[in-house]
Amino acid sequence: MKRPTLEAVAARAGVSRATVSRVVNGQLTVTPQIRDAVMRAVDELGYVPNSAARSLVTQRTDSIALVVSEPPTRVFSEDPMFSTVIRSASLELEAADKQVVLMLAGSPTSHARIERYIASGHVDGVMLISMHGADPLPAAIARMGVPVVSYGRPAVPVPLPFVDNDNVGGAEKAVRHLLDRGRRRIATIAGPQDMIGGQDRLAGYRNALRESDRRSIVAVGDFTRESGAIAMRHLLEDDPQLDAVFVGNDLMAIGALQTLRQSGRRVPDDVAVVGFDDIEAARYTEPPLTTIRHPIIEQASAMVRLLLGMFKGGPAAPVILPTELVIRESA
Amino acid sequence: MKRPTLEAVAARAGVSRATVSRVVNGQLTVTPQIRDAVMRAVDELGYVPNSAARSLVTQRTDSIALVVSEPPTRVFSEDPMFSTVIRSASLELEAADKQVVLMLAGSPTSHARIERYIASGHVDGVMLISMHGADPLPAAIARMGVPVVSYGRPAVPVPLPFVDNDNVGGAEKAVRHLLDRGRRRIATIAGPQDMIGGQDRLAGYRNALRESDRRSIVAVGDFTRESGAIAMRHLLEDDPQLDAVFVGNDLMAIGALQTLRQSGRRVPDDVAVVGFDDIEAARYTEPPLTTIRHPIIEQASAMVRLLLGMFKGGPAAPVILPTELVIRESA
DNA sequence: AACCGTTCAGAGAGCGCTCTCGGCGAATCC
DNA sequence: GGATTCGCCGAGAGCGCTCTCTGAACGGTT
Repeated sequence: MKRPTLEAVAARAGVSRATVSRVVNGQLTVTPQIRDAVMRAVDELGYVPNSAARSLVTQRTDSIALVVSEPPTRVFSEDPMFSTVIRSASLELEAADKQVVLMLAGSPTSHARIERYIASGHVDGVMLISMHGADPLPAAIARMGVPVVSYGRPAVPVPLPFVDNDNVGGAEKAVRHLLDRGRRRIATIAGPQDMIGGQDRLAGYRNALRESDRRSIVAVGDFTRESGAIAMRHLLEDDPQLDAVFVGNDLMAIGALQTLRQSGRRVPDDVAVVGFDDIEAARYTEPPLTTIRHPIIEQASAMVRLLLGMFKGGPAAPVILPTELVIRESA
Repeated sequence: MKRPTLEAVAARAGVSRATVSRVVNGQLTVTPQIRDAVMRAVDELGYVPNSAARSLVTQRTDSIALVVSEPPTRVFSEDPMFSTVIRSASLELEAADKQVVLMLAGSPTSHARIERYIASGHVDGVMLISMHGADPLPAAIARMGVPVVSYGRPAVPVPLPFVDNDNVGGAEKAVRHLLDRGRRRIATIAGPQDMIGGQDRLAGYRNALRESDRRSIVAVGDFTRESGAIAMRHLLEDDPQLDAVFVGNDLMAIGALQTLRQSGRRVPDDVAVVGFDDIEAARYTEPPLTTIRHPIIEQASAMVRLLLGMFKGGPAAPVILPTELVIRESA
């Protein structure tokens, strides 16, 4: 009851191994008559090519590693973005007949494991999802001569093609919206400064404020709901008069709304709130959250296309996708 | 600049291929002195075994497929459970030095793709996550002689080892809690009846009510927040006097809370609400949601252990994990 | 001194496939 | 009609590894 091999199919169809191989791989240099005979033998035996043997000679595996580096805070897995990215990248790769190998780079030991895995030729290319700043993985993998792309701009300046959304521009858009609405004291709850998203969105906030001569009021969270609630409390202590806050992501914005409610502030009447990400929950907050939407799905598929393009020797230029202001009731 | 092979390492260390293989695979029948020489050569050349060549002869790949069948409604990817299961299964497998290959069985074409992939020997075993009822995949894969386990009891009675939580018992627990609190008209919003979780939780609701001679009031949703809101509206129309509702999952419960608020009902004073799953958002609803917690992480790691056990010829008996009532303010 | 058991390294086959190369028959050309 | 080209199939090498089998070397026994 072993799995049939090429040899077995060849014997049954009365041809050589090479011919069967040609048919299975869709080459056109085979007489239709023989082709049919081979196909019939394949069906009858239920033949499926052995992938190890195939990739031993072709040096290809048709699978791609999706390496997810978790940030120090363990919230990433609760972040809906996580599954959205994985899902849309999978769909896109599936369409290109590539398989996805998911690797979690959480524990300290996993780095070596992942490097070994990639070095051993399991995959043809790597997609990195690493929000983390000082992550040594990108550089390490890039060094091995395997094509790599990154989801999100790498924090350390490593020569790595990436696809990112316009974090700076999005934050500017958010703050300008608050200015347009006549807000005067605009604070921000920034994300962790060892993540690129945290840095860039804070930079965007500063840019927009600088143009308008307002002073900046900054608290820092870690992208979790809870940290948003705490940061909001600090902001209110620092400046009870503030009338707007731009929050580095929606999760923290939800926490901030909670604090504002507890402190008796009305949103948006007393304090306007703008988030970032447009996660699904943003539609269901009280009041619904005005936020910056960035195209997660498009970003994931752009990343896939970038990597697939590199296989064909295409250019490896970074891609930056635009953001969009979604106005709801909180600002 | 090719990757070094066993041959190259053997040449450098001045030994045979076989000896290098022995050292690399940690056999103890090698003189320490030679062993050291080989290890040095391995380091100097940066040798990493070629996985295709290795698994061609060993017939093992040390990777496991995690096949996620999406239900017809596209919400699964937004369900936080999704990432939690993937994450904890990955961690557990990683500890056993196995790799995770993620496969999404969404599109209609993907079935054949997945079957081919598994048939071609890419993986040593398969973990199925399929909430979907009439899914033909479990049976198909089981037929190929590859060890398979299922996350959640398969809806069709297929002889497949699985790990599930006690959906029936959990639902009973929820309803009994409502009865204990003196509620008289207890409705339910059931999940889709082509998913096993939807069926079993409804069965539990019925069991508990039957014991107490209350009549059942049933609406059906599809596990999305929106469907919960709509179902709640129907329930209120059917029986404006109802004073409690057991909802098949937290996402729908959140929708139900929304409807209740809009209709002027106070929770829990007028209507008590109990959910199921204890997702993170359940702690942040208004009021915080009483719900049934089931150990997702434990369930995932139990599934991994079950599969790994099967490799060693262990038993393949189903595992059912207990649930727990988490009392917050909504009931 | 001859024999034997033991330990450990090397030789070589073979896992299942792809791909180049050569050969053979048929078609084409002068 | 003979030389040349072309299309199509088979033979066989080889991808990088594991693993069995063989054989050399060594120490201990009679």
